[in-house]
Amino acid sequence: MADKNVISLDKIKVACRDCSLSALCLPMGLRPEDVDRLDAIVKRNRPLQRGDHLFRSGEPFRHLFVVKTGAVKTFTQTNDGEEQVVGFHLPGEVLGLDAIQDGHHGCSARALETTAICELPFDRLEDLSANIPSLQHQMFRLLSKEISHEAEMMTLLGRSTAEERVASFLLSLSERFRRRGFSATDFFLSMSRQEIGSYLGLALETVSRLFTRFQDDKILKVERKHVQILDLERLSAMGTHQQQCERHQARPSS
Amino acid sequence: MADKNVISLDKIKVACRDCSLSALCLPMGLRPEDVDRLDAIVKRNRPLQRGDHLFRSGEPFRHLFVVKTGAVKTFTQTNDGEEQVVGFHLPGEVLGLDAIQDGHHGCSARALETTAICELPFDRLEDLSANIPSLQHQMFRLLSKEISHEAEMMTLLGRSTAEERVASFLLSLSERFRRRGFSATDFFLSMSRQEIGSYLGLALETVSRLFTRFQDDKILKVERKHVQILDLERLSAMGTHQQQCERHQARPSS
DNA sequence: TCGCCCATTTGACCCAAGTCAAAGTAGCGA
DNA sequence: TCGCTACTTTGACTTGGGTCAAATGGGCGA
Repeated sequence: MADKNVISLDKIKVACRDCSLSALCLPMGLRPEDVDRLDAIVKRNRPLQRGDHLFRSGEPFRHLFVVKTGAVKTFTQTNDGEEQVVGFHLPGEVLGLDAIQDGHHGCSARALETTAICELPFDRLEDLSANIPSLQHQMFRLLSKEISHEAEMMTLLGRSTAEERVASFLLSLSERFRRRGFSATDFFLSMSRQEIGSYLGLALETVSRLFTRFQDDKILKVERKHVQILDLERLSAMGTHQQQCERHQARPSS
Repeated sequence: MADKNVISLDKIKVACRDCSLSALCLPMGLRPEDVDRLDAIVKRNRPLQRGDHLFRSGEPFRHLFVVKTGAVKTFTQTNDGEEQVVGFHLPGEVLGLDAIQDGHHGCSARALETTAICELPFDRLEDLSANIPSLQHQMFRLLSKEISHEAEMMTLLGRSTAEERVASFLLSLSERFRRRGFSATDFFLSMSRQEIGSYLGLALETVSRLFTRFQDDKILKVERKHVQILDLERLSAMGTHQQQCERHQARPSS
């Protein structure tokens, strides 16, 4: 246990140049010497425990945060006081981008499990960005990517059935795990049914029922937090919106 | 008619420093000499007519676009081939931000009415941005603002009733018109019920029914595209999610 | 190790909003 | 000016998924 902790802390303090995430993270596409200049402004604190806040809605914005290991959820309050989950963040993903706008965090962030974070003072990142064109470009791309995501979410939340939402959610996780070197078909959900439901605009019972149904249909094996995707192809077909139910077999042109 | 065109063209060719939108637009917060440097890269073409495409999904990304007069919708295709509206854009609002990510437009944009556009070559904007810290900052803020919007849309689409969605939509338009010097309570909708429904994740019939209901309740006066807000306060109360229906009057603590 | 608490599952019921259908109406082009 | 087309409104009916309720089961702290 203590042993494990030491290894873990070692891993946390690793510099950007030696970090396995660098291909997914801010340093992506930077020259090694520029990575080191970026690394020089990164702060690495002790890991967060499950439930710890990384920041709270309304707090002044000073840093961007990057998940190094673990997972974080971001959320706001709905007008009736309920929690609305707006994102789940895996290693290499950047948090706080929405706060640049007016200097205050517009949502809160909490660790879903033990989580290591890299912290970047935004004012110094801006300076660096003005001096390293490829970093500025990377920042723009990063922000733009987040904006692209909005259109996807609007289609998902506005037009899709519960089935499609849950399928898309699992596919998104699967793909993100894969890109991080984890299994795409066997993983643990660090968030509750409630949180998944909130994120997808569904009741937690609906999420639960769909997990059960996907399991009955031999698409998934679900055991509490542990998910195995048994039939990635059929799951993809559902995520990609299988409007025509009769279109299982290709039909002669008619 | 020809007369009007001349005036209109005059207005279109106005430089940033003389443009009434500069307080809402990219030049916001820039020093006058920097506004002129920005102005130097802006292209201003002839106006779009209703239905004209500004860009199409999949096209290579070269420019950001700013609405100068008129209105534009952005949209994608859902998997079943339907149009999904992802935004309505009024004067001073920037389009194309989602395309920075991978160099291709992820959505299409079409004029909802006669529309004048300012066009900014993105590569030159990046160069300028690296040399004008306040412009870089403004760009980050702009992108960040768009990201903040995502959380709002997720709450609206995931958790709100049809009534709340339509109320919020009208309030958003009202506020944006007000900030542009137009009436906040008397305006024309340049988009159809269909397009509003698509944007809000509702059937067009539902939008129509709610307009009728709001009119019956003396909150609105709607005549086709012409909307007058008669009771902004009650509309705001609906947009802000009036969970407790009984809570009209303050009740004794019970 | 035991017992409590909370997450999850499952069932029964209901309603907001979708779908389908049809009538009304404005605007535009010939 | 007429008539076509596209948009909008309104009504009737259906249904996906929400809500409420209760049972089940893990995990964790004492």
